[in-house]
Amino acid sequence: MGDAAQMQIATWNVNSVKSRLDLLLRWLDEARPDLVCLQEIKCLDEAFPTAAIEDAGYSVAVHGQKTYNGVALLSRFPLEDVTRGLPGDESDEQARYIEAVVSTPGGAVRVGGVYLPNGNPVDSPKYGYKLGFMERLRAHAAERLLLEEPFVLAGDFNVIPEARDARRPEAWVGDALYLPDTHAAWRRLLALGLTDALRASDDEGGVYTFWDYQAGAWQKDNGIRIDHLLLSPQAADRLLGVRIDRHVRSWERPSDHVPVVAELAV
DNA sequence: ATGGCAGTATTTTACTGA
Repeated sequence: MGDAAQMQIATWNVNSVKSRLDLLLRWLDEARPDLVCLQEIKCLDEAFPTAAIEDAGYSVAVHGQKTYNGVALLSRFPLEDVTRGLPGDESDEQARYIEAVVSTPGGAVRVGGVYLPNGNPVDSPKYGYKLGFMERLRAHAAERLLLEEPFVLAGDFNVIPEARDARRPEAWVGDALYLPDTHAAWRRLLALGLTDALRASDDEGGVYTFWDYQAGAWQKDNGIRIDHLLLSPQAADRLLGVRIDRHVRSWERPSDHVPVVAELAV
């Protein structure tokens, strides 16, 4: 840890870890996060750049998939009890969830890294898959909350929670990220007792984590907030603050998402 | 509003993403 009194937990959809390795290493060196949940690594476990990331000081756990999806955990502390895949559907072959317990000097923190389905187009089976995944995530989070331990569910949720989370909310009406059923599933998740870490400390709009590559979205700040960290009560009690590393979006050949970092007292 | 961008696969475009 950079500071003995706190722990930084981050989530970042890197849009291919192989294409983004230089930026990932640059950001790890700059931000010095203690734990990182990566999404859309887009490679099999054996193709993950484990050695380069271990050289940067991190332990690695990967749940990979070729071409699409894929999630990973990077940690400065030992990763224990790693589980891969979201329970509730044995036929689901998409690599979208990885969980582990991180042992820190201040105690254990359980972390779930999630890449929730996009769900578009909404008249296709993809939207049903998204809603089914959200219900499975709710059921799994409910189980984890019974443990009454610090638990952080972090990742790309592909959910714009409210109008203030989009620069142009009117453009998202009817989209899988913003449909009423999506919002209802999001609220059911939070109603378990999870805290949206960013909203615990910032009520303002204009706080985004994703800007499309197209149509000059970054230059126009036409963004949305879809990358989130949800905290169990025991984790929320330790929340010191959240930041979004927006500047990473202006680096050369960036991901369309930027890192979101929560600081917890440990 | 769309898909103008970007990544991957096997490629000479198709698909996926949000």
